[in-house]
Amino acid sequence: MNRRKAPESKKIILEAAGEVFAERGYSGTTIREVARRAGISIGGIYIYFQNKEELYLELTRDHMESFRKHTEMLRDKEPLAALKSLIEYHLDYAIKKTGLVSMHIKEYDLEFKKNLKKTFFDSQQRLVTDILKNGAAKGIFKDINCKETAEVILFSLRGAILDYLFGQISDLKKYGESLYRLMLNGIRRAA
Amino acid sequence: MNRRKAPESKKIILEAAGEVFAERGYSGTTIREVARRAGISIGGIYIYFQNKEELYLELTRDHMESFRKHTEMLRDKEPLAALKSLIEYHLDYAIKKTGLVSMHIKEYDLEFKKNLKKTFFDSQQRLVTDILKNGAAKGIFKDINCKETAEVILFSLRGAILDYLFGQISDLKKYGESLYRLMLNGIRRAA
Amino acid sequence: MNRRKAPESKKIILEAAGEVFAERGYSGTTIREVARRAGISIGGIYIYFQNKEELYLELTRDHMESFRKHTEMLRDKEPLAALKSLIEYHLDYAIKKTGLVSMHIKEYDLEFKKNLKKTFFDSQQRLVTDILKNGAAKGIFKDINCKETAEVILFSLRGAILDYLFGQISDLKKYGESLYRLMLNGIRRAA
Amino acid sequence: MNRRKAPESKKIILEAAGEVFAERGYSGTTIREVARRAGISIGGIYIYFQNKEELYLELTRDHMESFRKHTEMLRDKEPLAALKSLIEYHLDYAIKKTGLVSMHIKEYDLEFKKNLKKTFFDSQQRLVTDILKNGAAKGIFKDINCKETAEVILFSLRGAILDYLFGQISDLKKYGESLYRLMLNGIRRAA
DNA sequence: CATGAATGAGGATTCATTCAT
DNA sequence: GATGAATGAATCCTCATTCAT
Repeated sequence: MNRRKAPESKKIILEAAGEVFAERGYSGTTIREVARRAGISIGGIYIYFQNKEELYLELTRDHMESFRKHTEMLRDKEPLAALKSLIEYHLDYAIKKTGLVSMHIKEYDLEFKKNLKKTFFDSQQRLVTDILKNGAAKGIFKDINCKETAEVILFSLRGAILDYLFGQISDLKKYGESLYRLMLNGIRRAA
Repeated sequence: MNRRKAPESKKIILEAAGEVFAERGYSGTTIREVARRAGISIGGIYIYFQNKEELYLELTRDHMESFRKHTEMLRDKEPLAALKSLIEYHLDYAIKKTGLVSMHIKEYDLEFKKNLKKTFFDSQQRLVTDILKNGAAKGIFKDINCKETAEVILFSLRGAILDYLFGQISDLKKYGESLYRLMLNGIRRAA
Repeated sequence: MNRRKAPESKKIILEAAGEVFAERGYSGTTIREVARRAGISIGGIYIYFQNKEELYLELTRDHMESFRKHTEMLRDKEPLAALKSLIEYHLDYAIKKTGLVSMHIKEYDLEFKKNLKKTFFDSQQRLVTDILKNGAAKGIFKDINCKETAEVILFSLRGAILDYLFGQISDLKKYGESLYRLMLNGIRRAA
Repeated sequence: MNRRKAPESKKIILEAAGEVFAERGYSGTTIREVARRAGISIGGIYIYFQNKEELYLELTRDHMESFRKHTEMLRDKEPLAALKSLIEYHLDYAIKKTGLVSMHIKEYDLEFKKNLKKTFFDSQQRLVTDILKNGAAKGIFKDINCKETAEVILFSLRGAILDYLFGQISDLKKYGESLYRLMLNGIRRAA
């Protein structure tokens, strides 16, 4: 019986779960493996988490909250810089936490995390919209539909990340720059 | 004992598997269910396919080949039209074959289909690059890095589809148009 | 793979389950043990029965139905003989199928078998009531409340069986006779 | 660390255990729930009771002893009144302590309580026999086999209780009276 | 070719019991 | 005395795969 303080164990389990879910996806993850990697017994997991679903949910909640906090700080920065930082933050995150991001994409349709996901997506959507509105107000951007454009930017970002996971993009950051440039300037030659 | 011609049985199984994999994903799919839906016995599946993996692989191969054939026809069309058609074809496909596409995204990292995937992605990449080069040669597009831009376009497309699956986008085709416009024109106001 | 015809396997499992449930009660019974005793694999059980509950239910259904059929034949016999036979049948059954009867008593409150149980009890109740009514009509019994008396007879029977199971009664059949006599002297009209 | 006097803690645990065992039966009862309801820690239970079995045993011992004490007082009363009171006490107890009685019936064959049970049953058996002998001596009862009749009375009682638990009897006390009447008319000497 | 009964390893979860604090 | 985190064996159930017919 390896004595530990409860909060510590919970953190350790969450970390181990993060690794395993990342590597194997939700249904591919076994509690046994999470336990093994956390250096705890199988039953020990169930002291802290009602079941596998709850474990996954808590992990997801933590990550989204942390991500949200970091990006939220960009809201009041200079629009072009904010946009660039946002793109970079998204891509950096995907690079540093590849497995985790992979997990969220693979398990996108887990019924039980629908709410969590919606809240997160909405907050990101609002943030980009506000950055664009800010830029439009300052005359930096064209007279665009900010909400619509925010969506295009976000799904392009997620597409880049997806392709990174798919192994099609080797240098994600370089492609972040391409994306940023393309967004800003378009490809059509001015008439 | 329901005698059938071998090729016919194989096709029937493949179709059933397509449905089930689409609805349930790879690991959620049971051979029993595929057999049931194909109106064949469990053992019958194993006459035509070594195992579940092989079944999945053959199905995937078929789909990608069919997709490739359809898009390949755009190569020699007028660049702007070709680009628009390509975007539309991708998005239409995601709408019509949501389950299948979802499955490919969710199971993107199944080790055993890595090769297949690479071949497919590369072919799409080459196609868009060629369309862009064609457009650049004809002076329709700016002086862009075609390969890089092709990648951005493709990952934006896949991002849109991902978001559609995520349930964030209700009208995928409308967003296809937003994307097309944004790609063409960018958001920065001309100096 | 020990080939067998399906109906045979089902019967074998049912018999094994009868033994194990009898010895261990519902929750004390493990599918593993039933499988072991039936000489089949664990998974094999689940080919024939959706789950443990269903297995128990089917077993119970079979027994009650068989019991009901046997006792039902007494309905039209001479009342005194019918009553005696009924008591004997109940007690004989408890002696021959001790474990099974024990199981039904121990697990009397399994929610999922409530309906089955009610149907069975009602049928027995009706049968005894009819025998008594028959006897009353023929002037063999006092002017008793047949329904009420039928109930007392049945719960006395079940009490005897309970005590037999409890190990308090060694010779159940002798006590059946005591019971019969006691009942009779209570209900038989004085000459 | 909530300090308590040992005997007090023991009593509290026993009471909590009584509730839980009554509600859930032996194997349905978890130490965790007993601890929760006693307002003590899981480990705390094990200070006072070696294990679950011991806890159950001690609880049972207490109940039987208390029951025995109450019924023992009837021994020297007037036989008819004593018999009536005994029937009532049994049935009242079943009504008031339904869960506990249910548990004893369901778990009748727990090996480890065999002795306890035998002692209790024997004492009840002796009591009723003595009441009957007393009545026979006083000429109130027919010339019956007291021991045998005592057994019939007790198992009829337990049968009534069983059926009450089975949900077949709604008004247990009314059936107690039916039983009493039936018994009486069987054993009472004609005036 | 075709069948589907049979296999058994493996998954999530529970819970009596222990023991470091 | 008292705590409750930790243990791990045991439970029910699933499902890809095999193979006798």
